[in-house]
Amino acid sequence: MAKNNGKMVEAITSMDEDFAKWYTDICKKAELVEYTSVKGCMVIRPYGYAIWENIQRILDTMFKERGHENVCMPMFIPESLLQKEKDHVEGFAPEVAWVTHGGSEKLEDRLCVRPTSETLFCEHYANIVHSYRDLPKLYNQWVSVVRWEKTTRPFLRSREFLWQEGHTIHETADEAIWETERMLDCYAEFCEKSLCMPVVKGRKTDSDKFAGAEATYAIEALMHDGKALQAGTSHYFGDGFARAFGIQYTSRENKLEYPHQTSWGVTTRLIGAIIMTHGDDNGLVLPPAVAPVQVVIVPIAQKKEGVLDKATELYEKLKACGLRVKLDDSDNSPGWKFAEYEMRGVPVRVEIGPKDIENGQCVVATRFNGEKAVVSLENNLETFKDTVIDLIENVVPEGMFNKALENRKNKTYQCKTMDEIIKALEEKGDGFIEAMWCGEEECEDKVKEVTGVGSRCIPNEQHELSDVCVCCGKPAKKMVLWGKAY
RNA sequence: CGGGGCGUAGCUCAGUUUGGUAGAGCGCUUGGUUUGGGACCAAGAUGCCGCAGGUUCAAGUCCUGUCGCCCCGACCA
Repeated sequence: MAKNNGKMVEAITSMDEDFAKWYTDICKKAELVEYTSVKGCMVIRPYGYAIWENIQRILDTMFKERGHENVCMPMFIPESLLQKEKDHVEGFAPEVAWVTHGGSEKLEDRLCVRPTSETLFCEHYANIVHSYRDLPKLYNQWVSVVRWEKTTRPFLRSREFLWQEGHTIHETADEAIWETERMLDCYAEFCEKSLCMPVVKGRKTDSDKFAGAEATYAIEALMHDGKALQAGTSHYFGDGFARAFGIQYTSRENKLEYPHQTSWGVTTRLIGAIIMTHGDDNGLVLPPAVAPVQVVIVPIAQKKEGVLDKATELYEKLKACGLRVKLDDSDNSPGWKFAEYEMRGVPVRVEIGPKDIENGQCVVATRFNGEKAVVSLENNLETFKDTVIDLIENVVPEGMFNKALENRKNKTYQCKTMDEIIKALEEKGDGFIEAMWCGEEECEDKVKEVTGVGSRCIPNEQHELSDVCVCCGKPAKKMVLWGKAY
């Protein structure tokens, strides 16, 4: 007996009903993660990890094109080392995990499990940087870090998470600032091209910058529910860390100088961003560039003669082009397979059955918009191959990006007064607010207190909405992007 | 760290009010019939009822404690 009157997926909570539950449903049902007995520590399952591996591969290539080298630092930081930079330790101390014993021996200097590795890189740079000839160093590492969060959610906020952290050190401030901006651009390009996720590049306000940084830049994305998510950060440190850790080099003018540093990172949170940017009530929708399976082939009536042979032919054709293809010849019904791969976000599905074979065609369905098209199998499968490649490389990425951009546009509101902010949020729901700001922390706090939205960043791309601060009415310095954040 | 919810089969949950043989649906295994949107029949397997004490002839159920998870806030990638 059919139990689901036309409803394709019975198991997922709908987005409108409960977005948070929809999110965790997808994480579990698409087999991205599983919880463990340690709060905030997730098993990233093969399908979820494969997404991360694709993110890693693409980003790592981009880093290497820009001259970065990978290294690996220890996971432990002695307390004495962590203490060296005042702002840094104050920022991170509340959320570090401590190792206090080695076996049964109590440690003299307890060790923190790295929440981030600035201190380790600084200690190392102090050892290896002596001359301007040693600069720059463009280092990166792919590791996990630990932050003892109170509230945890898969991918968005876990106690241990995977990330990359780039740490660079340069002769001049200009060079370091250039590096900071270049890496922010690198992240934005990756998010927009590979993840099909539009982002706003901007600078964090002073109250929101990284502990120990002179300036923090970020890319901000808007999720489907109208909440903002910081998708990546890039920090300029000036010579503050160098001074705290005693890193000095002899310059071209034979003078002792402090070098200038940067750090930048993205995390497995990006997987959360993908889910909440593109997902729908049928499940995950994956950008082709990072989808573990880009095309799934579903044979219909597969026991009938010739069906599996033809399906295998299609599989081999696509495989030979370097696509990540899966042929599902399991005993599950076609309907089950359709729903399953939609849940898992596979960008393109190919259906092939006896009727198709008779007509020399197949059906190609596109996940993000649900469209189905009949495609010819004539011409030695060339037309078919070209159609699928065009979908994976062009049609789907562009379509997904535009859909996400459209959603962001519909949820971005320009406001001149606090009342307008409150009204916009009430009438249209959560989203980005663009509003002018005088630069005072007092006003920033008040906007958050009164309207509920905090400053996300000061966008690089500015437009003048008004010449006075949305809060105090004094002359405005910058347009700020505000929002409720994850 | 505040507020709320929940711990019983792999999953979703019933059973707790009023103590008395451990349950359902889904999933899983085997065999068969099916296959264009989560198929059907038959036969199976699966439980420290979160954990520790206590009350009782008897505890999934009552009492005390404890641990964990989820959601909403404050903080963070």
